[in-house]
Amino acid sequence: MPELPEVETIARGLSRAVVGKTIDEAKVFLPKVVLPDPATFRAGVAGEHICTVGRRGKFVVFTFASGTRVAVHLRMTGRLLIRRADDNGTYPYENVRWLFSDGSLLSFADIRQFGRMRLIEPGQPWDEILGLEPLSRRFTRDRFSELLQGRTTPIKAFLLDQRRIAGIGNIYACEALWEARIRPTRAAGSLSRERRERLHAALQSVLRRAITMGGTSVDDYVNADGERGGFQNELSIYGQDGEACPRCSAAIVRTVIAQRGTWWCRSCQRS
DNA sequence: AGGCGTACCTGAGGGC
DNA sequence: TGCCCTCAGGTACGCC
Repeated sequence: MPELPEVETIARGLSRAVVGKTIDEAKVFLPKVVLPDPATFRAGVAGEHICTVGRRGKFVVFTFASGTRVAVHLRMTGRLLIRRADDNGTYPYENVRWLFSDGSLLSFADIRQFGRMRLIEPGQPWDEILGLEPLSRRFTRDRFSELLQGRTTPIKAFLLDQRRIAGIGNIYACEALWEARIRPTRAAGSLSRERRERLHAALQSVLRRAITMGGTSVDDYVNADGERGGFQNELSIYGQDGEACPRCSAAIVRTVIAQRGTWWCRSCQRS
């Protein structure tokens, strides 16, 4: 499931590989995955020159010379894969393909068909509903504390809400709460100042460490070169039910919070 | 307004 | 062995 570190890794790989290339043509094999519609999408990217590839929340964002952008959300199983000019085989679950003028390709593949590629006209706002970038300078301890203020939702659900903070998903929410020793069911606004500060630091720490390792591959995730990440070997709590807590050795449990599997330690994430 | 439940999908895995 | 059922999950959307 690509979250911030995985999307950042993909965007960096794409930046190295496709910036400076020109898109000759887009082929759309599954019409519903391109927005606003296939004809507009194909016309909007044809002939475009790629200037930058970046990330906003869990979106990969391509910016073209004209100012037009394409924002890609991979949801759970989406992949953006760089393919060499001599790679002319069919790719499983390939929904969209960009053909570059140098003969190389970019494939958007997605088993579950949830991922989307959205064409954005120059100047058109698209990310207003997304919250703060947790690794940005604006995400201060005080700003985080303000966001939590008065919220009754469980802290785990709060962390997953992209309108507040953008980019955190199930894996890093579980890991950060464990690192900060906070019970995931705790009402967000009821956290003490000390715990808010611990959680703020834990979020930044776990996201940075995961980026360094190229993201977490527990399931389908691979980067733009088709390689798995390394942070799955560093996970303390996510997916570890029945294992011993690395901090206190109590058994890790799995419960459901906000309709999501949640792994935590009842012993050292007590409040 | 905020919080909650459900639809969207397919593959994996458990039960019989 | 093989079929059927359930579950997994990020987000949009509808409802209360």
